[in-house]
Amino acid sequence: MRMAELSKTSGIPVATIKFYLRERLLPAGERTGPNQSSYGEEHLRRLRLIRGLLEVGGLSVATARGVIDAVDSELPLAHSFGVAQRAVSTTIEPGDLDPEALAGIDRLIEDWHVSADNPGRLAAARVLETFETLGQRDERNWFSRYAAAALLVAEADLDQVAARASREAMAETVVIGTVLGDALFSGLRCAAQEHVATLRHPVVSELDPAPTRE
Amino acid sequence: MRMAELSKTSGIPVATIKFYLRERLLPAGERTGPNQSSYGEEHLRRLRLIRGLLEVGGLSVATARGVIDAVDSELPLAHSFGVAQRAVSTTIEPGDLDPEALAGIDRLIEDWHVSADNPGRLAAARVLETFETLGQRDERNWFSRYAAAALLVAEADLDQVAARASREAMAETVVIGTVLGDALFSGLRCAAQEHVATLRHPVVSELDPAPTRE
DNA sequence: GGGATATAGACAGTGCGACTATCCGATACT
DNA sequence: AGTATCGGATAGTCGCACTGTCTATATCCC
Repeated sequence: MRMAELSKTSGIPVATIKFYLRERLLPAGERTGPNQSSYGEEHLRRLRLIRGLLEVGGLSVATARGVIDAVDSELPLAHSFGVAQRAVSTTIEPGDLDPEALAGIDRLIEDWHVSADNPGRLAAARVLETFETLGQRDERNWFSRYAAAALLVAEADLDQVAARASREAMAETVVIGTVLGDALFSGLRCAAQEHVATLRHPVVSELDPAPTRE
Repeated sequence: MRMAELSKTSGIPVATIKFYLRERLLPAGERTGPNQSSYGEEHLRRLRLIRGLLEVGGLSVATARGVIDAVDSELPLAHSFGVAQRAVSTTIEPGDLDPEALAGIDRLIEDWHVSADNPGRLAAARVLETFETLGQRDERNWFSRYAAAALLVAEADLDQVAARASREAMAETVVIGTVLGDALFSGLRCAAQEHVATLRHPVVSELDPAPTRE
């Protein structure tokens, strides 16, 4: 497959594909001459992965490169998990974090096995800190109910990964699952909010009629 | 309070505060002269909210303005919910979405009361579409387990909102909860993944020792 | 075999979003 | 009186994700 065809079948402009090549998101094609290359099915797959990470997962190009490298590497699965987790959470220095908030999160997950530098633990502490700064209080175990739901989701994630055959397939699922899982949960939570709100306050749908499905 | 003090106590540079004033994220201070104003506690609160939305929630300035307007408005709570939900999910045209994927999500949440233009429903369909494009399969009900967890979280969210006294307080909690809730869940999910992975493969922590808490 | 089209690679340019810096004339403290 | 600070307008910076242009070959199709 030549560049023009790769561009047409993927729907991505040639200039953008060249940019991805430059940024090492996409491996170079097989050389067929001094200034000619041919691309295969794996480049198409890779392009789809790149677009998924960038558009649906909202990753930056630099982060996506790290994630893709983790899929390609021979390192143990735990490494891919770490990279993927760092990709979806903003890096936080434990230094500029209220120790009180960190302790609050640790109390919440005290019977979990989580290392001190887990990016999610720090991100959660950051949220707790912000939440309290904004004068909000934890009503009816809001935080611990989130933790319980997160546990369910994590079990599902590990099951999903375990179902894959090879280490490479697992690493790919780790990355895709971690990055897309965030977006999936966010969407489903939003739908569930409307559902629960409608159940609790049925009158709302009459005052503010919304188009229904089908 | 004058500008310099507002800047110092909030830790935000004067130029940035002026920028937020220009962008109508922050209301103007009380005029004390033709070119002098004084700011109060509510400006400090508002600045904290702005930083929370931008830094922790990852919103853009334009989106944050919409969210803040929703808090300030007199419109019913459902409106605030809608704005907050649209703020955390990327806008998707139902047109450029695989109808198959949309049908898949609808099957997943068929007993939920969700309107057709719910942004989360569309976002979830987008994820399903991408997921399948990347050659992944739904193993052991990955999707429906996410939906179940989302329902738990949504119930917690509505309880959290219901605990507030006034409509204004509720609207504020809706916005803060929706925006920060996404970040919170993302972090807790990440921590839970490490916990579950450690439980299932205890050997990993010996091969790749990680610092433990405390 | 020769002209139109395509290609790899280098490099400059674009558009946008979130600030950041500079100025100005008008107060406000001391 | 003199220095510092203010609100407001305008312009500039920086990073990021592309996008366009250029050159020297290479391939396709008469």
